[in-house]
Amino acid sequence: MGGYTKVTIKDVATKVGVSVATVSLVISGSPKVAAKTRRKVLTAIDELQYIPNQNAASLRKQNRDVFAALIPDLNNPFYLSIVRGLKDRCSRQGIVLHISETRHDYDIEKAELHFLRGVQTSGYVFIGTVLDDDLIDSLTHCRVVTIDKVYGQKDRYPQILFNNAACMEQAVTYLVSQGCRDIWYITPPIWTHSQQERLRGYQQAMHQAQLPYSEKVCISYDSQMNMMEAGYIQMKQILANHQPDAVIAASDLYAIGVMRAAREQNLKMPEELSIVGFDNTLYGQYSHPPLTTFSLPLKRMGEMAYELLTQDSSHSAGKMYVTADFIIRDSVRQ
Amino acid sequence: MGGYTKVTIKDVATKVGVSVATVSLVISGSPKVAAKTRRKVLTAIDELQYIPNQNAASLRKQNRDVFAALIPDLNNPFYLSIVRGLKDRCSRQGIVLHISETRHDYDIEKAELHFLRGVQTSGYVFIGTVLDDDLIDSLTHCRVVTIDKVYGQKDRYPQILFNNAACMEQAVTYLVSQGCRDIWYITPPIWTHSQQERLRGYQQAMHQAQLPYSEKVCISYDSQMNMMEAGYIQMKQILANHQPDAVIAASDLYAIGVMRAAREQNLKMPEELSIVGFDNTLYGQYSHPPLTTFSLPLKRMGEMAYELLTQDSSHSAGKMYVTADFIIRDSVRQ
DNA sequence: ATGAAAGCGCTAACAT
DNA sequence: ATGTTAGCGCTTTCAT
Repeated sequence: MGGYTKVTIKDVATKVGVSVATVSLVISGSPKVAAKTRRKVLTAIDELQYIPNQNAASLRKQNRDVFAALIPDLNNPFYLSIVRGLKDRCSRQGIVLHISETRHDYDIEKAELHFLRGVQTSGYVFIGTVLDDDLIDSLTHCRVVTIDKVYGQKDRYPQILFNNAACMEQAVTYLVSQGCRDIWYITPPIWTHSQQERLRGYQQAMHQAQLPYSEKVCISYDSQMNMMEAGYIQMKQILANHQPDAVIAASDLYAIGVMRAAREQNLKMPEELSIVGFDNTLYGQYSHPPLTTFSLPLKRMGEMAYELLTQDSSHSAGKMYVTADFIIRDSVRQ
Repeated sequence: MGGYTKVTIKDVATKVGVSVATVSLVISGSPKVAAKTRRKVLTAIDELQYIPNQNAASLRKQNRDVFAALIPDLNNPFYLSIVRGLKDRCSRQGIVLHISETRHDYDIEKAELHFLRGVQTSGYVFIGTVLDDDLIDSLTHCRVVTIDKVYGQKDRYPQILFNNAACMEQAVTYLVSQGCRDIWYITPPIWTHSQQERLRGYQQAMHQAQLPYSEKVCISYDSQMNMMEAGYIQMKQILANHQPDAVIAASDLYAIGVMRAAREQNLKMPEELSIVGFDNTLYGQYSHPPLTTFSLPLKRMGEMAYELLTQDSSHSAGKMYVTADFIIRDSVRQ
């Protein structure tokens, strides 16, 4: 079970009749090698199908750029969009990007981090990861940026955050303006900073609107379940005893589950039940009715992360906030 | 922009007062080192937070297992499920898995492959990749398994395939039995083997049922568009001139787009329009109406790929077929 | 049970 | 313009 390509820089060198140093120079594009020699070397590389061993190179150079993104859930378009923005930038610069899916699981995060350190990862993007402050602290000589993750040492690394609380206040205000009063809030377990902030925003807005809310927050506690299913089950439970006139879901995927439960009860949407989601996924766009939701510039945030990772110094450390747009479609009564 | 962890095996050795060889022995779990020494070394490793440089180790050992999965689209739950099965197995064995998203793009596939060879990848899983026979041939000393991808040299590597054509025949037969006659077929560009086979199965079944079909195949040619959007647009075009009584979509995501277009025309589903999807995604389960579709054991296939990659020899090369289950829900009239 | 030393493939002084 | 050589961090004989 080998796996190693047989041909090395030495093979190229002997074939051409030059030293390995010359070949190395050609590979790195040095101008110091004669055009004729370069051509011969290039030909040999082509003929032998030589591909430099990057492990050896980085061992020697001590500084290959290897980045990693830790994200909770690849199946969630929200995270995937961020990663794609990041990955595109990395690819364009020939930088390795390891993608690790951590399922909101501390042990997996820890294991992945251990592995990543072993392969000499130099830049980390932590997206919505759970309790990893200690782990981040253990990273030395590395660049770090967090997204949707508050890091204790405020000004050590850049942190990209969203105005979640404000969004939820906007959602409540909007629902109230459309005549809703019995407004429930459905959310996955409060793993991420966003989820925490969204909940807080909801509560605050309900309080200000002088609407009761303490019993209308419905948090899922099953961490294995996917989000649509969780939303579905939670909504079914609610509908067993109540009939809300509005539901705010902490994510579009949740909202889709909510819709299914409501449909099974023959509730008319949006007439009898208004729904607001979050994330502006395509699934919300294609749901029935099309979902009113919030949109974040996800891809752009992935690109920002790249820039912050490669940017000169850490003078950009600290929190930066990205604001979401409110997308009004047909899931709230007009 | 360093990135390298400072502490090396040498630091550990000097701290304990032993040679690097001994430390190496401890790390690899050799029984030849005295219990007392082992304890001291382990303590030092812990205190110094030493993590072995895997690049150096693999350079020396010449055979670290590094696997890679090339898949067209992470956003498609179909592929993601396969990758997760594979990844779980790899993680459990401490094997690196690089995940590369190739967007059905030959150039990206080529670039990723080049990179992967550079980091000494020893096992490749090609899932639904495009024209890469030549590229696969260029891989030497490697294990390879393909999924949903026919490789020219039939018996060189294991190939996991599905009974797509049979499924589509089953779909047509079922629709006919439910009274449908004007059955259209909507598909993304024919990139993968599956898509090709599904189309073929549809045509064959329509032929056998003596139903016209040549003008009812609708292929998307925009490769940038996501699948829901493509399905939506194609269906709108169809509805401009025709009113099918059934549509078979080459994937659930397509079917969701189709539903949206139909809903906008106030078509009742399934009464006026029956729909069959493929892939059994959650989105189909939560669509309105819930989608009749086909289910493949995706996660299991990812695990199979792992087994084939690590399995002793190549005596298992050749094609193996996985069969899909027909999931009847409410999107076809009863 | 432990150490000394060679060498994996590559790069970067330094020498010519 | 090209060659020689040391050494990155690690594993693995081979000695002791």
